[in-house]
Amino acid sequence: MTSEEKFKKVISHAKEYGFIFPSSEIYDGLSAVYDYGQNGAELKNNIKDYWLKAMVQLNDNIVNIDSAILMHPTIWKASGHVDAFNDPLIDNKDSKKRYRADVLIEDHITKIEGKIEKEINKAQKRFGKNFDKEQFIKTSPRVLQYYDKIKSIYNHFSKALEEDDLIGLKNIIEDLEIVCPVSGSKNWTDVKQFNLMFGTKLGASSESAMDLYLRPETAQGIFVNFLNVQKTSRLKIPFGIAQIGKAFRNEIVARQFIFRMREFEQMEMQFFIKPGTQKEWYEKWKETRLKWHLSLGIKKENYRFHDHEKLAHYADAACDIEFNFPFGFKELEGIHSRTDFDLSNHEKFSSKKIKYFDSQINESYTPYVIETSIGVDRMFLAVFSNSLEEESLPDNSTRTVLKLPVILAPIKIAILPLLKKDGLPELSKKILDKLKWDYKVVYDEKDAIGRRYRRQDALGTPFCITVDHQSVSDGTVTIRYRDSMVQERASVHEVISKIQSNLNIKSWLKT
RNA sequence: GCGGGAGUAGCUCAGUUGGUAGAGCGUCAGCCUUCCAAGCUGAUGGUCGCCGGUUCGAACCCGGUCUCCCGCUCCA
Repeated sequence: MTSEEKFKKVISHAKEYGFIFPSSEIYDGLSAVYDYGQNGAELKNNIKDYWLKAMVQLNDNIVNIDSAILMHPTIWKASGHVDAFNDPLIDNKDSKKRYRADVLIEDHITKIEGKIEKEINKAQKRFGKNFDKEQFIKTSPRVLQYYDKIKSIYNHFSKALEEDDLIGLKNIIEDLEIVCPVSGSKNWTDVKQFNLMFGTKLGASSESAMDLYLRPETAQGIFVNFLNVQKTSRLKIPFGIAQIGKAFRNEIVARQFIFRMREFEQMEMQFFIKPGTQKEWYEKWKETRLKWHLSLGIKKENYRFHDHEKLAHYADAACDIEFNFPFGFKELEGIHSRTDFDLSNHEKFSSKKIKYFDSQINESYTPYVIETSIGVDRMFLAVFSNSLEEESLPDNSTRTVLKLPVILAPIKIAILPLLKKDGLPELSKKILDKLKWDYKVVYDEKDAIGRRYRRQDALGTPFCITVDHQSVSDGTVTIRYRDSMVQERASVHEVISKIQSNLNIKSWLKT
């Protein structure tokens, strides 16, 4: 099976078995938006729960919050999103390549600067030791001409940027006769403004409504609550604040099923530390997060670290944990050393003092931050696609089985009476009632037992409990394991403790 | 946004030169069956993605549009 076929299989299995549906499907769907179905919602919740337990419940210095999606608009100025998520883009009609208009102009300026450099080098060679660079720059007519040119471009450029003058930007590109680096042509489209943030309004009256954004990331909800949490929790640095929540980005192109969606969910943890200790904490969290992934039993070779070469404006180190999706290695989780960028910017924009008093050194400072940020939907896709198998059996038949990590499976146990008579359904339902508060359990009496096993395999149910005539007489049942298809007979009590030991997550902490 | 491919039942797909929409699986109701799907009977289910045009007549031809997949592009 090619990886493309495999990916299609993943998508159709997700739909057929109630994991993921296209949003608004009866109205032709909505591009890059998906709904989680009855089994998908369970699996997704289990992923979030597993993350929360590992990050918050197991660490006494990490707390969980849930901040609002709607936030004060100035937050996005302080965070840098208003600038960074707003790009004027232009297409070359011949090469079909898309560029940031401002980058094209900046590159052009760099080119002119290169020419100045050349002139200087040439002159240096000509004059040798007697060369006075300062004097040359001030007097060379050619160099002066170049500088005038740059100055004039900058004047127009910054004015156009400030006024959001898209036509002005295009005029600059045309006046400078900038060509496409690929096609070499000057055949440009108009400059279009792309804003990656979703706009919305606060207030029912259209006149007085305030323009807001749906948050493009959850992190800022943590930063703006830093003081609230720190003061009310009495936590001391180092400590972390975690959050799970929806974020929204108007992606220019959203693709690859639930990998890149316009509405998506993040699980983030911002870890506040003393400045200067960021290197060690960065390494620590890289290691801890990888351990979390591996604890689910997914093969190590499906993961790799990818260090960022080009760092975002806030970071002094950053990497991704990439996963081997059906369409190749792609980012699953980001670990960023964010310095004090966010907190100090919020201090500046809000005019509130955001500092931490460290009683050990009797000093107050702006904490540094290590961020771990993972996409819930990407994690879902990683686990789901990795678990889906077409297994060949010894009798030459195949079975479709979703080998989800037991702890994440949407349905943990299926209770199956071997026959629909002789009191077997009644006994099965008694066992069901006993288990259903603690586990997600289903009951199925329709069709031959083998077929019911396969049905549960396709849903990823790790355990089937089968009730037969012997169960009625001596109280023992059969437990059947999804992955091995092995069956064991034991008392109900023993079966439950076997299942419980499979659900024990503490094992990952020991390694 | 550009280029390529696709869209018919829940899923996989057939549907002849244009003539009232089919199969298998699934689902549901039964029957049969004591442990790994594909025994039996019956039923449910589709304005052929959507809109328009051509035609006596369109799943099929033409135009537009939406959605999905792949590549490019973009990406805190």
